[in-house]
Amino acid sequence: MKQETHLRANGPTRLQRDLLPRIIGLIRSDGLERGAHLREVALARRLQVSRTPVRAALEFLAKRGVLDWRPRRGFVLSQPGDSIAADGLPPAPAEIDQLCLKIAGDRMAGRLPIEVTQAELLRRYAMPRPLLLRVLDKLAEVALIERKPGHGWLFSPAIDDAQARMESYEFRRLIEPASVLAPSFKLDPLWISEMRHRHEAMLAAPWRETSSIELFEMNAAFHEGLVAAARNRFMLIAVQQQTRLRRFANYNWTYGYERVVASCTEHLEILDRLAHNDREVAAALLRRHLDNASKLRRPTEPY
Amino acid sequence: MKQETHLRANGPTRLQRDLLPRIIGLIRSDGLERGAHLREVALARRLQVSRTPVRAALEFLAKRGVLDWRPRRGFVLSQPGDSIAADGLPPAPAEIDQLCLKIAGDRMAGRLPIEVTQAELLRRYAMPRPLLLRVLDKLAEVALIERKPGHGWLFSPAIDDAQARMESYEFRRLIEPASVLAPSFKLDPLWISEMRHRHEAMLAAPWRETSSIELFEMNAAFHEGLVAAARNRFMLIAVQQQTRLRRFANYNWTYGYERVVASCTEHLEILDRLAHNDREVAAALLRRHLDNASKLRRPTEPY
DNA sequence: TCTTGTTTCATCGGCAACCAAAATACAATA
DNA sequence: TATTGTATTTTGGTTGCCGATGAAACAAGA
Repeated sequence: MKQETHLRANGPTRLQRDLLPRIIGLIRSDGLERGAHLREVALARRLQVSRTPVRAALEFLAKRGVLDWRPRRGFVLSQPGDSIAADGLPPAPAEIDQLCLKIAGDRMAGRLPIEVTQAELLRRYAMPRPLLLRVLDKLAEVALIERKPGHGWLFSPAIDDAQARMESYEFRRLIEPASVLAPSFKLDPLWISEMRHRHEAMLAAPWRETSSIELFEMNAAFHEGLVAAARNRFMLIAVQQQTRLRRFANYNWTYGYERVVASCTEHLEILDRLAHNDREVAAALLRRHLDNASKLRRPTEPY
Repeated sequence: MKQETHLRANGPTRLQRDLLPRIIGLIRSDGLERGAHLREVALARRLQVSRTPVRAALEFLAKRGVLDWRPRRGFVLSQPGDSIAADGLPPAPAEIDQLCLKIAGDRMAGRLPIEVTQAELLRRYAMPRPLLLRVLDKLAEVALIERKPGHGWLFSPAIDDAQARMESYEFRRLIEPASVLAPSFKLDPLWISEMRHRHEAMLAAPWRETSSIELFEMNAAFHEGLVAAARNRFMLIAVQQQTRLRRFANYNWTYGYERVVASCTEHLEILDRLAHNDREVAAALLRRHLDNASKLRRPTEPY
């Protein structure tokens, strides 16, 4: 078959997987209806990629029945944008982060010694060396591990330590409220309403196994979004690093459901204030929210 | 000759070069006298390395005449520690940073397009691919460049932009004074006095060509030292990143000598306050110092 | 002319192998 | 016994190559 020259039988590649949710996001935010024509070049430009991976992703969606395809006519929505089920798609949390997560987790659980070499890790986790190096560099960025001068890598003694947790909150407590108060702070009303929807949906839905990850990502998006609105790239970078660190350190929520409710409620309160541009109060609430979170102790895990 | 099995004729390797100043630093801070015996194992342990590179570094120093070597007796200081001339040694500003510096510089000068591929860079700068990748990742860490989703890398539009400068100062203005005021802040008196010496020496010496780099590194050490004293690893990481960013963006001082004097004076004032543990005033001075610096505009360069 | 289909070219990442040198174990000597 | 000298093992940076795939040019059809 000539028409799938560029799509391998084994399925979508990494880039193509990453593209899928973004394409669906565009379809949704554009409010496209059934029958709308998806132009390849336009998508490619908006996604900062060439047509090739876009085509592949579209073909994948066509196979899933989300799109219809007719020769010489391209891809067309087979259903309204907001009815597309998201769960069929691989959530794709950035693969490389997955590995960081796994290694950090193994270290915390004591399955890895405090000092390791690349070779050991390569033997333990079957992965290409360049990938491992990028993983290690990424862990080093958030100070979870450190290159020894000669050979070998040294995990920070205190990954799981309460100390690191405290420092992290101290840091965020400094940056996040300051962002909200920055003169350059400007929040997109659309972002506010979308964020509110997500929180309300989280509160409404029953607690499932996967909710933990969803919750984490929603929280991360909330905090990063606030800082992004201050339009200071360095603050944003710093907070993103914190997010990554926390992602590696605790992906699962162990504080009980009532804390979920409390956290969401606090977020919603902050959003309300920001919707009315009451930034002083919002910043104060944010500060208290972080304080509340920092006071929690993991009840179950014996770290 | 069997005795130099481990030292290649082409000279010290990267690790060995990095070891040289650290060894000399240890000799100095231990206040060793002429004739003192340098034990290999002890050095290796203190430097977190094996004996091999230590030996090589010591042999190098012996060739330079700093040490004497006798068979079966090891290395011995041929002169008192504080009389060792530091300038014969390669200063070694972390090679990888050198490359970042060069690439960032070429971009700023317009010698590189806004969008590049790995292959182009490999052709332009002769370097191994893994090294280039680490350089690019490092530049990405400070938001000077960004990986496109598919192929290619995109320089941030505003490397040299006044905007980035402003954001950087805003960020540091937030973090650095907060560090000084942190409850955990604790400064080593030795650090204070050494830092004061360096500043006084800088003021006393005439302005040479190389003073620019010296000045930059001294400033960096000053600001990083203050933040390090707050004992919050994330604040420290953030400030170190800022330092690296500034190192890449402007290694040369273009504000005139009177600003050098002013800056050093301000630093000394802050050090005085800190010596008396007057942290509130020190923090205020630090804030003003950063404000002063942020208001400067590069007079000469036409970016 | 604009969009899709097809082909070509360049790029990138994985893989295997190589080699300098770092780590380590062992021998020799003060 | 402590320290240096020597040999061995292991590591990690480097190189070259190959295949998958993204980018880009071209062709064809609405």
